[in-house]
Amino acid sequence: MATTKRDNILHSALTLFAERGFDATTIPMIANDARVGAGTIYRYFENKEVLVNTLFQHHVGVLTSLLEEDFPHQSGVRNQFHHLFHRLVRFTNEHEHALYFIKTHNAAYFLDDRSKDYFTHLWSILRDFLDRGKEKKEIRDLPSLALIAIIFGGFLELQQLIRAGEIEVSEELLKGVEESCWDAVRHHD
Amino acid sequence: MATTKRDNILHSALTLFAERGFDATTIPMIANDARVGAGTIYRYFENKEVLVNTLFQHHVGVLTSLLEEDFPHQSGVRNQFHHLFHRLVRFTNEHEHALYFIKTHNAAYFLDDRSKDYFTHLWSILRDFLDRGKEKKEIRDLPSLALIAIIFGGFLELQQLIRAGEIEVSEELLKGVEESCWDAVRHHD
DNA sequence: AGTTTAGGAATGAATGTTCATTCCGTACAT
DNA sequence: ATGTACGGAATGAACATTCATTCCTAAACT
Repeated sequence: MATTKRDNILHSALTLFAERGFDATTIPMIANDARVGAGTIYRYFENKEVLVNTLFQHHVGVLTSLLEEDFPHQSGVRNQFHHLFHRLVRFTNEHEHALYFIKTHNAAYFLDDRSKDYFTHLWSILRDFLDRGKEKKEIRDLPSLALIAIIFGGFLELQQLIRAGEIEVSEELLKGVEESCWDAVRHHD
Repeated sequence: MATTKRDNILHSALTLFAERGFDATTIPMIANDARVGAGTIYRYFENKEVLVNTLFQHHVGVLTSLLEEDFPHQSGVRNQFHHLFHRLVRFTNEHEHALYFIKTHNAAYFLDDRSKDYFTHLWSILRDFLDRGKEKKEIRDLPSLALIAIIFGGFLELQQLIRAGEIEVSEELLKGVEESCWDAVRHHD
């Protein structure tokens, strides 16, 4: 039960930060959404910045593990791409607002060193994958960060549309977006 | 001279909103950056929301004109894509922070109806282009909004990297990003 | 030409509001 | 009863906005 309140706070904070952004989200808003007194938040988190950093590190950590776990090191580049893409989909299904929260807050002024390290590590997974692919001439010769942006751009916008109810999720759609991202990133002759 | 102060305020606001976001930017910050008194801002703009909406509408308007002007209606899809991409590059060269500001604030809670209309119109230019391309089977059959996101994702991240000094601008790089975005969006057999 | 003066522009200290954070009374558990 | 967890009112800081005052400019006057 003790842990339930903490989880409620984290869950509400994630949703609100993703929807309105850190600065536009007030502690009373979070407390209200979590059905908890404002003071209770301070029993679990030293202050608002600690709360947002905790949230950030937690979700970056979860996503990182998910991407690294069972990574097919011995497979081909396309297969590895599929693994990463699929795990991204899974992560989003399990934590509706987390990816959007991470992407929109990764360069924020209030992130501490630990959060930045976590994020750098997450990004390095993708960057290393792309760099290895470039060596093998299977990935386009462009800055890896730009390629990552294309992948995330497409993926996140898809999420937004699904969440807004503007389009239906389907295997076919996911397959299409995966192909689009892959074509953006892969080496063409 | 009278108009200079207004321009200074708009310019400073654009930079700060792009770098820190609307909510994390205070009026005194803008006043300080623009080298005017805080009160002066209220001589030109009724309040902070009017300021941000003015800024938003102005830049969306400029970008819209730029994309529509000389649009090669009679050309092929690839050529039209080139036109749009090139105008995006030009817009960014002329207004360093504007595109990033637009993209990061387009769904914000403080935008008024007029701002939303402006933005909808801008997006519709891109959407219509993609929809026509899909009919001709030259553009991938995916939700247009997702395709737009991929294009903007790649383009904006490129901007960020250039601004951060992490990569050099070059004709070659731009060409590469254009190709990547095009491959993401075009129909493959 | 030099001086005066009216009126708009600009300022930044003052005001009221909103927020993060603290504090204390209450309720529940042991 | 004593201790622990809570809630929400209380507090102080920071903010957006206002306003009394100063500063400029340029036209009118000598």
